[in-house]
Amino acid sequence: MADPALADRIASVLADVEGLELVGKDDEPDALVVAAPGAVAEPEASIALTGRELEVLALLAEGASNKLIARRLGISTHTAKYHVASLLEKLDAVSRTDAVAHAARIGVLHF
Amino acid sequence: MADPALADRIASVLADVEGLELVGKDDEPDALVVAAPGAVAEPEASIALTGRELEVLALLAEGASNKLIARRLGISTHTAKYHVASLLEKLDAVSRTDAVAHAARIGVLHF
DNA sequence: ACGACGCCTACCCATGTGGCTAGTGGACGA
DNA sequence: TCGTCCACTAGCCACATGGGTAGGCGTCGT
Repeated sequence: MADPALADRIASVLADVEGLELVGKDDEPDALVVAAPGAVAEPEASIALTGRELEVLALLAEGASNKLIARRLGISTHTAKYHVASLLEKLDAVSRTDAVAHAARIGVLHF
Repeated sequence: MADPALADRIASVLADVEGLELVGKDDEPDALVVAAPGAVAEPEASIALTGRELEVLALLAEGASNKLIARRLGISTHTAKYHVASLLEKLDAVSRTDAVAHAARIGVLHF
């Protein structure tokens, strides 16, 4: 059973992403995101990002500032900075721009 | 018809999110994420970047700061900033991170 | 000659970034 | 119970970013 709170968080982060439309369970979607074994692009390196870090990374990829990330996720700017710093460390990046580019290169982010 | 690549991207980003379970079409999900029709990004031929701007963009994609861009291209930091500002305007980006991500989405940058 | 464009330089200033440090609380496995 | 991890919060400070403004020079087309 998925964590409803996390699903809500993912839904709220993705709600404004261009090209995505969230629908209810009873609505007919155009397509589904499904787990296709082997078909999903897998990260090149064994970089383990936590759920929160992925949320922050997705927002970074939209060009969000720490302040905007904090607002979107309902956390303080300090916490947003903390997660950004963690991403820089895990992705071996020197800046948020480098982190986004690097994540795209190794398959953690796709455009 | 949704773009399968977009579905793969979302799936790959969400695949490792703790508490989130990707299910097959026949399974009962708690929530759905779908791609809106006609929203898949396509390379825009309308954006014309000059040679210098492409050089700066490539360096941005490596996470370079304005100072590093200036050093690499043998120009002043003022000029580097000028080109970054031009890129932000042409790519309709709010920051250098957004510019890199947007350029990747529309096919100007490849990772 | 003139205008447009690309490239370049400089300055000011408000805001953002990132490194560093320090801390709390919950969940989980040994 | 304890250690580890995750998520979160807070503050300081040097440096970077980005918007705005102003300007010069070379090239090219009209």
